[in-house]
Amino acid sequence: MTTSPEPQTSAERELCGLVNGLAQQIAEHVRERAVALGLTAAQATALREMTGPITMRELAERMSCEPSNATFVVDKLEKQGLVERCPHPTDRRARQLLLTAEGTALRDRLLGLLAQDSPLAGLSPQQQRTLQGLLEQAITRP
Amino acid sequence: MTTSPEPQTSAERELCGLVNGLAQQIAEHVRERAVALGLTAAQATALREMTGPITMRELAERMSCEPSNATFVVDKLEKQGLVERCPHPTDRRARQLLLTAEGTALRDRLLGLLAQDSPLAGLSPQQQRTLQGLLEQAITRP
DNA sequence: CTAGAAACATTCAAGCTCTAAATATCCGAG
DNA sequence: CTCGGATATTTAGAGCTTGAATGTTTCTAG
Repeated sequence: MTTSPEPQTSAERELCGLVNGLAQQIAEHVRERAVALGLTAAQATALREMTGPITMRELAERMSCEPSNATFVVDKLEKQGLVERCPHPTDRRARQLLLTAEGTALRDRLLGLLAQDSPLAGLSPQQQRTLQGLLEQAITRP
Repeated sequence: MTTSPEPQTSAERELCGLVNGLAQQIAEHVRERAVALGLTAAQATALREMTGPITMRELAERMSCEPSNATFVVDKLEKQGLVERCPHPTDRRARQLLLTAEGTALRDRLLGLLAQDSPLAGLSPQQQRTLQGLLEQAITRP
């Protein structure tokens, strides 16, 4: 028998709703700044995660999506001349993604925008640490 | 000048990632139980929120989506004979959604499944309360 | 060395979600 | 009462995401 005698408290359901709400708020924060740069939210997320040479699979993992979706998004970025798909130096199956000069410049502008008005600004640094601990514990459940 | 002298700490970015990760875990929890009943995740969410007679707009709000999306999802539920779109008793613009007998039965089964193995089971009731407070504060930012 | 399993990337079909616009109805000011 | 703004729903179009199937390359057991 676990700690909870009753099957599902409505409090837990409400909590799920709050997590979803905050996640949507974070997504909205990205979207607003993306459109200001002529990007979609997905494109901006990809750009944000491209800290250096990276493969499609790595990008998909950082974006928390399927590789096929990364293909779709990188297609768009490539058409805009922001990213280049180069052959991987050691693995001929893989591609190495590189930012163009424009891509690097746009990414810098994006990071600047994303840094403004964080969706978590309502929490103190101490509260943010507490939240981080709770989320990590919830995600790695037995 | 706000409380945060530096623009965007990487800790804040990581925290956003954790919120997203938990939200995805919650969504996955719903999806697994939905497919076990022959539903999609969106259909299951709609069914879950139909606690009684409800309008399209109310349903959309509870699902945290646009009304046009609720139309799409309810179309599917209606075709499966789970929901009926009835005229609203007092507002002829609106529809009143009602569960059929099958819809009610399936909803009961769904709630039973959703109650098992909550994605938040890794947190104690005390921690859940703490998390709830933090999330509420983060969502209602000035 | 070689055959089979595994990994990387892409394509395609299907489903979800959003925006913008159209339609129907309600409600309040005059 | 009537006009005009607001609200409820739907439709059409587009973008995003996923899962299955495919081609290529790498790895590994024998």
